Amino acid sequence: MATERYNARDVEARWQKVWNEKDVFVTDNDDPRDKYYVLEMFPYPSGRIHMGHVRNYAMGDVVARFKRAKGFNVLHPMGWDAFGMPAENAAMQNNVHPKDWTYENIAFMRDQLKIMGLSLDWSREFATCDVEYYTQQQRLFLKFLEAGLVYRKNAKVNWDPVDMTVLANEQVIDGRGWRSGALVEQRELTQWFFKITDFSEDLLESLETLDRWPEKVRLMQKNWIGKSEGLRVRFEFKQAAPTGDTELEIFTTRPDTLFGASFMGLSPDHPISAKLAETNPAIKAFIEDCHKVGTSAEAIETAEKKGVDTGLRVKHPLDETIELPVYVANFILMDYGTGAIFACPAHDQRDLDFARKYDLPVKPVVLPTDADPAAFEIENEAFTDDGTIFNSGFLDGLSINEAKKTVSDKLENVQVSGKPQAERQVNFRLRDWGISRQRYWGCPIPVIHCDNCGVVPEKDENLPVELPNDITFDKPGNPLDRHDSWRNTTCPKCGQAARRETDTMDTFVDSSWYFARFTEPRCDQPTNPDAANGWLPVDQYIGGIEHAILHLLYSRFFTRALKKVGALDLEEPFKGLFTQGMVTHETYRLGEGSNGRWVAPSEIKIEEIDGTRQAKMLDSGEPVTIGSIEKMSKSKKNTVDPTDIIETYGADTARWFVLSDSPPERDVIWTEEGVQGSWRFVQRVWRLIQEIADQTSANGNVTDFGDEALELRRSTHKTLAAVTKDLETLGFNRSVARIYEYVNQISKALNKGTDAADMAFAIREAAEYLVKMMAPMTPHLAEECWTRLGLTGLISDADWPELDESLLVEDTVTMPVQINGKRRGEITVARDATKESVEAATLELDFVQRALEGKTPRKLIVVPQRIVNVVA
RNA sequence: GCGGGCAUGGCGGAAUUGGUAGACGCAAGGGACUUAAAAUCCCUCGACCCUAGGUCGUGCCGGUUCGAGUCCGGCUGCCCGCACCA
Repeated sequence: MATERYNARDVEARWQKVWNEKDVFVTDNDDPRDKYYVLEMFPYPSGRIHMGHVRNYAMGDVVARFKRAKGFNVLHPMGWDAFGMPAENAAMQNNVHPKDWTYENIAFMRDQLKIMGLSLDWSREFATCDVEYYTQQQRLFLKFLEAGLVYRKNAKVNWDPVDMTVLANEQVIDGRGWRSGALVEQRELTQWFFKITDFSEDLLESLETLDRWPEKVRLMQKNWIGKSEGLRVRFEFKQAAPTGDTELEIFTTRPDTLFGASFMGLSPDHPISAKLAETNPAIKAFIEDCHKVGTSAEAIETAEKKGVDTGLRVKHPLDETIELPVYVANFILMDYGTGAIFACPAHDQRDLDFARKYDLPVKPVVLPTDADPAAFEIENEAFTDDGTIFNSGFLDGLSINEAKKTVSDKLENVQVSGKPQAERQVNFRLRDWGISRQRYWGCPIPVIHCDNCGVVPEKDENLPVELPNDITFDKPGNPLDRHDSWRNTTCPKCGQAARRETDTMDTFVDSSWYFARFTEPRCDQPTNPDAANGWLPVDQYIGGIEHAILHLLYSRFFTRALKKVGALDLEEPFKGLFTQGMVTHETYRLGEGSNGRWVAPSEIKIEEIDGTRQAKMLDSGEPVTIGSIEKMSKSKKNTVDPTDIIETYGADTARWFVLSDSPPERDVIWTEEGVQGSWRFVQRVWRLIQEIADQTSANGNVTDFGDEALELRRSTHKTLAAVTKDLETLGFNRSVARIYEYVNQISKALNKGTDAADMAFAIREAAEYLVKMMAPMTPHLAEECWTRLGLTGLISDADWPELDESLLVEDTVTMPVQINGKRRGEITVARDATKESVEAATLELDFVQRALEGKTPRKLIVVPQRIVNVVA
C-alpha cells in the first residue's frame, strides 16, 4: 500500500460524524463508574471564537478524553454566558435586538466549536439567557431572599449626566463617559445585595482545603477577603461635631503607631462630612469634587491625595495634651471600617503623601532594626516594615505586636461616656455583592414594588418574570424603565397596582451556578440535588487567570448559599483549578510610528533579508513595521481566526499547536511557523503509522527481545509513564515534547527493519501506544491511525495503554562527577551500588586523580543515582 | 495607588523540585535525494578563548550551600486583578 497524504478536512469531518451518530460523548448520570467532571469557563458569545478559546477548550478536551480513557464517567459540558453589555451595545449601534444578536452569535460559535472535535456532551448545552435558565435563577433569588441572603441598601454608581445613564467602570475613561464624554458623577441608588460577607470567615478558611488550586489564586482571594484584626477607637471631640457626636470612631490595624498620629481623616461620604457641608461651602465644594470621579477603587486611590480641614479637633486618647485636626480626605473609603481613620504619616504612604501636601507633622514611632533613633527620619517614603517602637512614651522598646496589645488592653479599660474607649475588632475588606444592574439584557430581579406592601417577592408560580421582547434602544438608559405595560403589574400580596423591579442581575450571578445546572440542565428546579451532589465538585476547572478573584469567589459564595437553601450539599465547587495563559501575536503597522494603521497577519507577508525579519503588505508590497507581541485583540488586529486555521491545517494541528511549547499557565505566542511545524508533525505521524501498518501485523506472543527491541520497548513504556504523568498534571507542553522525542525513536527503530519478530512486535506496540497517547490531543488523527492499524472500535472508547513497570528500571546508572562543583566527567555504576563503592570507584577515575594530585579530597559527596562531587 | 505573578540561546521552552543548564520544537546554516522545486532524510547550531581542552553563561546586585535557573534579601522590566467588562 502506498502512503497517502493526510487529508485533515475529510478525516476530521468523518470522525466527528461518527462520534455524533454514536453519541460517544453523551454522559449518563446513572453510569456506575467513578465520575470525573471537567469544565472550561464557558464563553461569552461575542460573535466568533478566538484562539484563547481554542487553547482553553483544547486543554479541557485533553483532560476529558484522557480521563475517559482512564475509565471514568466523564462530564464535559458546554454553554454560553449570554447576558451582558455587548448585546446592548450591538443593539444601539446596529439596531439589532440583543436576543437575536446573542442567539445568532451562539449558533455561529457552536459551529466553530464543533469543528474543533471536542468531546462535549452537547445535549446539556444551555445559554444563561434561555428563559428556562433564568427562571431557575429567579427561583434561586427568591430562595436566597427567604433565607436572608439578600437585602437592599444604597450604593454608588457611575452616573453620566449627559446620557442620563449608569455606566460600568470600563465605560468610564479618564473620568468621562465613553459615549458622551461628560464628566462622570457618583450617584447613590438603592440596590440589591447578596450577603457574601455572611461567609467571610468560611470563604477564607476553606481556601486551605483547595490544595489543587494555584497558590497565587488562593493568596489573591485571601488578600481580597482581607481579614484584619484591629481596634475601633473613639476619639473625643474638643467640641461636639455638628451631628451631635461627641466622639469620632475610627478603625485602625496599627494601634501601635498611635503616638505617631498627625491628623484624623473622614471619608467624604461620612455623615459628619455631609453635615459639615451644609454650613461650610469649602467642604461642600470639596465633597462635590470628590463625587466627580468614577466609583472604582483604582480611580479613587490613584487620584492625588486631597482634603479640607474641618476645623474640628479631637483629643489624643493616650495623651490629652495632644490635639489632632480632623480633615475630610478623598482617599478614605466609607465602606471599609468606620469611614474614618487616624493618620500616622511616618508609617503609611497615603497618610504621608497627605501630610506632606498640607504640611502636617510626621513623627516616626517605629524604628527599623539597627537604625539610630536620633538620626532616623522619614523623607518621602513611609516606613512600613518591622521594627521597635520609640518616641511613644510607655510603649518605647516594645515590638509592634507587643505595642498593639498594650494599647488595645489599655484603651479597652478606659471609659469614655460610659463605654470603653476602644474595642478589638476583626474586620474584613470583603464587601457584600451588589447585583443590581440598570440594564435590559440580564436576568430580571423578581420583585415588585407596591405602595401599600413595600418590596414584595414575586410568587413562585408567577415565574418566570420574562424579559419583554418589544423594547427599543433609541434612548439611553434601561428600556425596562420605560416599558409601561411590562413594568405595571399587580402586587402579589394585596393585588393592587404595583410596579416591577427594573434592575436586572449582574452577569456574574449567571456564571456563579452554571456548573451545578449542567449536572441536570433540564430540571424544573434550579438543581436536582442528587445529580448535583453526584457530579460536583468540578474535578478540573480551566479558565483565565483574570477570573482569579471575582468569578471564583462568587461561585464559592453561591455554593454556600445553594447549600443553605438545600439545592445541593457541597463545601467547595471546584476541586481542581487551572488558570491558563493568553494567546499572543506579533503586531503590525502600516505607516509612521504610532500613527500607523494596524494591519492583520493575514494582510502581510514576512521575509528574512540579511538575517532580519521584514514585513510587507501582500497586495501593495508596502513595508510594514513589526511591533511588539501582544494579547490578540480586535483593536490591534493581531488576531488569527481559528476557523481559517482549522480549514487550512485541520483541528488536530491547531489543537496540537496550542498545547505545544508554552507551559499552559503561561502566554503562548501564535506563529505561522509554529503551526506549520505542528502540521508537518501530523503528516509525519500519519506516514509513520502507514509504514508500520504495512510492514507489521497484529502479532502474537513474543517473549524474547534483543537489545534493539528491548530499547524501543523501554522507550515506549518510559514515554507512557512520562506522558501519563504530564497529562495528570496538565503539563501538555511536556507531553508534546516527549511524543516528538518518541516518534524520533520509533522512526530510528523502523529504519532498522521489521524482519525480526521481536522488532516487529516492539514497533507494532510502539505504534499502538503512540496513537493512544496522542488521542486526547489529536483525536481525529488517532482514530484514523487506529483504523489504519487494523484495530477495531473507536479509540475514543479505548482504554489508556498499560504500563509495564519492569521496563522502566535499568541495571546501571550514569552519574556526573564534579570536582569543586564543576562537572569534569561521569561514572557508570550498578544501579544499587553502595555509597562506599561509588566513592572508591570515583577516586580511581583518571581525571579525579589528576585533579587531586595525590592528595586526599577534603570531602566526597555521593548522592545515590544523582551526582558525585569531589571537594579538593 | 494597592494586591498577585513572571523573567533561561536568534525564538517558544526543558531541567527528576537544591544535583550534567539548554531536552523537544521553531528559525538559521550545510549536505543527501530531485532535471528543478516542494516534500522528506542526515549533520551543525549559547558566547568567548591559546580549541586533545578551557573560561563565562538562566533580567540586575548581593547572600546561603560541597553544589543555585531552582532557596533568601534588595532592585529593574513586563503582565493580571481592583468589586458595574466578561
